[in-house]
Amino acid sequence: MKAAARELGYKKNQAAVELVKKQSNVIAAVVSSVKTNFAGQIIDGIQSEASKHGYNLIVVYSNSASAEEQRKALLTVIERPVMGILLLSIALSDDNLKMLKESDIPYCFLSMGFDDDRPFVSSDDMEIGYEATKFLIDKGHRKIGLAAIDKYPYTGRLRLAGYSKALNEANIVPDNSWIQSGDYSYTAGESAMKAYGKDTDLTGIVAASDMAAIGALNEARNLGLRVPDDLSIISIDGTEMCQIVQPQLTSVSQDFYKMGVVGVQRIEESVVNKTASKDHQQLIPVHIYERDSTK
Amino acid sequence: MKAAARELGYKKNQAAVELVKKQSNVIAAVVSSVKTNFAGQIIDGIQSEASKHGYNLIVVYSNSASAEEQRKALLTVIERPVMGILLLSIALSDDNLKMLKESDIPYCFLSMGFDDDRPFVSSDDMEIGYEATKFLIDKGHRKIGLAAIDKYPYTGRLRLAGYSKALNEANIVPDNSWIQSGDYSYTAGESAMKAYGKDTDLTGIVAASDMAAIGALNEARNLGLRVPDDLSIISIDGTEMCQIVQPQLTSVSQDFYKMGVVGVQRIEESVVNKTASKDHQQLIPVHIYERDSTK
DNA sequence: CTGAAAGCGCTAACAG
DNA sequence: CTGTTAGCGCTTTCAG
Repeated sequence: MKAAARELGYKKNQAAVELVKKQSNVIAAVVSSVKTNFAGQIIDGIQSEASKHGYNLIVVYSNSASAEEQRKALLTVIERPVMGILLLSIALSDDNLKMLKESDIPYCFLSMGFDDDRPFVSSDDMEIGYEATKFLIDKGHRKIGLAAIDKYPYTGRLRLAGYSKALNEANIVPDNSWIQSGDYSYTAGESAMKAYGKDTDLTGIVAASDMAAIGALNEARNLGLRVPDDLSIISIDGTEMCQIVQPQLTSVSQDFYKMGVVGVQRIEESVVNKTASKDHQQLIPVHIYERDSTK
Repeated sequence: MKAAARELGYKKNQAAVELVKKQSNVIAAVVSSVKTNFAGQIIDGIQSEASKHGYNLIVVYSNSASAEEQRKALLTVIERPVMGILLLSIALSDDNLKMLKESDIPYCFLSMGFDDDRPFVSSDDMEIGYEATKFLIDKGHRKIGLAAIDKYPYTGRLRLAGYSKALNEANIVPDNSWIQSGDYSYTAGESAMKAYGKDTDLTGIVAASDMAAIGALNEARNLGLRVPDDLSIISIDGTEMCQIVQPQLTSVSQDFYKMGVVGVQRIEESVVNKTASKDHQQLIPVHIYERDSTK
């Protein structure tokens, strides 16, 4: 009979199954719709690990900026029985975070760290700032800018701290003008480079993201500055963008794929342990790839 | 009491609601996990139109290549009561298409056209091939290559036909070597350019996608060819990639955002009309943006 | 081992 | 207008 039913194109109604079983095998990912070109790599990692365990993945997009959009996206997944929620580079408003916590669904933030005790998997942003800056220092640079970084949220603050630490260790005192804050975007990279100007003292720049690095690179070219001969640029993220641009960008690369994998493992742990899995904050190592934008 | 419940963090169980209502307000998008950098634009369009109508969007990723992966992704959405399914640049296997049809859930393919009668929204690929080629001809080019295009599936075949038509109208007889087939990727663009070689007769190239165009552009540079002075390149797609690369790429731009919007409207029609909405195949106009890679 | 019955959380229909 | 009841499609339990 089952076989016959299957022949006739019978499909299980998972809504009914989940209703009675009170559990589901789907993991939900909430992604900020901001143009993050690394989200795909994280999703690949999630997908791969999820499928290894027989889980299904659904993703919903949410505009990071609007709390109302966030709320709708969150409700879409909370109001149906998902086994866990992964949040990709999204900073929840207080209300929405509260709602998430109260849902009793295991969750984990990905690619973003936080001050409080919520679970997350991300790179060590302090290390990123430090390694990028130190790389340039080791190449002999002394005047090094930090471009397009958001100074206040957790991520940017840590990267700035790492940058300052590396400079400090080398007895370099940064000028205020060396740090050009921004929102990690192409335009922010462009603006930072414009602010430094054609006659800048800087010989090296740490860019907050690949897109910011490309913005800075293109603007440098407009200004008549040659990369890497006049100016070295090191990028943070290490997506494919680094390799399609000329010159190819040296980068501090984050392992986004692994973040996805580990995120799924976190969810699984929370499910089997029935615990909220607090204070699970895991840092994924980064790696520097030297390409052609530094010397 | 409702208010009190809400205070206490009560959340509706949508699984139960949908079970009894036998309808849902979620639209599902199935996306090929192949690195299509325009999927984001389509999803933005879907999201915006869906939210206008109070629908929620969930997306599932599926590797276009594997029928089994496709099947899992499709089942994830078919087995729960979604109101409609949008398929983004994904070519379903026969079995999976059959399963989709039998599910009786309204569906529509996006950014890909087909020979048969299934509903889709895409650009007119014949027009794309024709306009791109004609643009170069009007600039005075006579020897024009077609790079990284997949010759057999519907999309590539139509673009090739458009290319041939434009050439034919100008009484140009293409040499076989002008057409370098590929899979729309960066590497395919690179390989095509390598095949043309440093001493090519070609003065213009139509690239199958933005990534292919960038591959060709970078390889041309390696070969010592200057773009656009020695070689003009026109790209197909028109994503942001065209503007971050140097020189910026002239492109035949597709309106991906609109495809998403129209796709949601198709689903809505099917739902209110209770009809399968067959033979609804809609073409979205394209537009040429002249930038710096052609002359 | 097979078959009937209970019930998951909700809405719709109906009765009071 | 509020309160009760049936039942959506399944799994699980319990009886036969």
